[in-house]
Amino acid sequence: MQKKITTDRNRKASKTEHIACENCDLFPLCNPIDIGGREFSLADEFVERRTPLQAGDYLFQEGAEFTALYAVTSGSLKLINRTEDGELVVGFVLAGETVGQTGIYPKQYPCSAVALESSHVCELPYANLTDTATQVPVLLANFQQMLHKENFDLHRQFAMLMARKNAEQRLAAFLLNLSMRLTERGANSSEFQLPMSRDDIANFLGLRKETLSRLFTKLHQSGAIAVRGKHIRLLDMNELKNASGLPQRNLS
Amino acid sequence: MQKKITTDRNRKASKTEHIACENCDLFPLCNPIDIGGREFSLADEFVERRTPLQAGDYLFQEGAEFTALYAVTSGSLKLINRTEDGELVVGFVLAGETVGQTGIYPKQYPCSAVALESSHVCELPYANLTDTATQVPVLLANFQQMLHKENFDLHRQFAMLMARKNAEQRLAAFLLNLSMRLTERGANSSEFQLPMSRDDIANFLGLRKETLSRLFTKLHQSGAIAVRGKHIRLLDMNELKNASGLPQRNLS
DNA sequence: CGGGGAATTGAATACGTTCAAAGGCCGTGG
DNA sequence: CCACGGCCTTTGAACGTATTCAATTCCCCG
Repeated sequence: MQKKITTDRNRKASKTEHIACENCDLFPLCNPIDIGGREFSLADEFVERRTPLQAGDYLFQEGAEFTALYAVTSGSLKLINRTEDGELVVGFVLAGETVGQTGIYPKQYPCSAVALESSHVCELPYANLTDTATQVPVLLANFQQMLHKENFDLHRQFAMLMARKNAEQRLAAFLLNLSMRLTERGANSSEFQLPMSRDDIANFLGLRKETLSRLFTKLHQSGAIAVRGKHIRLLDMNELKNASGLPQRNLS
Repeated sequence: MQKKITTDRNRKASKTEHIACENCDLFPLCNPIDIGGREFSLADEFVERRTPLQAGDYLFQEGAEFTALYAVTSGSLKLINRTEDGELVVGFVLAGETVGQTGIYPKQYPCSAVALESSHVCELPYANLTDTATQVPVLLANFQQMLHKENFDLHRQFAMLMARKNAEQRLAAFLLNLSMRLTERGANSSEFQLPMSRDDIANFLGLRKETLSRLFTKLHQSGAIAVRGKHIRLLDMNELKNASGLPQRNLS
């Protein structure tokens, strides 16, 4: 992982594989808007572009004052809560997704965001957004839409993971969730690299890493997936969906 | 349960114990607002007041078009997803809380809402809300605030329940979550009636009803709580918090 | 090629589930 | 008013699954 970072740094910024702006969840907020014949771009004026992060870097800390939303343009993050005994992984953020919105309400971030690998984010200061949104209705609408979708996704994930009883269902549901999210951004959703460690996945799913490891092996042997370290191929989607025990409708 | 309903119906509406409007999550949206010296009340114009529901009645169905938000003024609901093998309980709504917001994004309700007992709700048609909100900034702000809080609470509940590994921690966390929500509305939070069946709780927590029953007994014997059917008293909060295994900060 | 952390595998244990049966509560009917 | 019946809840015992702790292997990086 260290190597990757070094490589990345030595490269020109343009070499980093960023997600296309059109595939970014923040796009509706920072793409140019036509206002009375004039092109207006929040991005040009307010969005800090492509801040680099190294693996392990904190984007924001749990409890810190909420100041900005971020869009991940490359790499990925995990969301964690500190606890007495280590940490609790409460989510992952992939390239193209936004992070930080959940800090809006109590005006502080409810969890920390940590880079899982060399990553880049765009920063959208919240004050700028609200200022501008009150004057530009379409921007406000887009912002609200974004939050509503976020809430919807969270609800779905909650339903997906919370009540799934056995470990295999959880892992299958997790893989399908990842796959779905990759599809949404036009990435290859049947073959990808897991950016997070087995420990992080286990922590997130409420399992032990040993159990998780056995399950990867099991799904591999059943032919549903091919696993080689962090490299995953989803071979038999039907088998996987079956293993997840999820209703069809949640799997589109 | 049937008796309860009958009783309720035979009573005058005024006899039903509604939650005070000031303690309702919808209050910021329907309470009178001062606009240019004129008092304006969304409630008077748009809010349908106190629709009665009987136990088992559906407030809205999963997949139905999203049309309105609701505030529960008395009683309680459960939120469910239909699955191949029965149902999946994804949440509960208590008096004073709102329900339906999660339907905003895909414009349909992601789950069904079913009354657990004789209940009443206020209905706020969404079209009215958005129309008015664009003209009344303070209303818009209040609405957004409400949604943000909702999202925040969901996140917290996710962290509370999802990653708790053992069954006892889940139940303890669940009881503390209920207690916290009752406190928020000024209700007695150390002694209350569970509106839902053991089955519903077990379903929600991803456990079997038998396991749940054993846990109630265990917590009872440890002196943390007193259980008599659906009547619960929280006797030793420290013990409970301990049993939940949650970080202190989530328990305020 | 060798070191070290992450991942996997193995065996014993603990925990939650399952299936079966008994108990308790409440509404109905005698 | 009490007895009956149904349903929800509790209890019991055997079983299956996930955890624990330990040992080994794999793989990345020097």
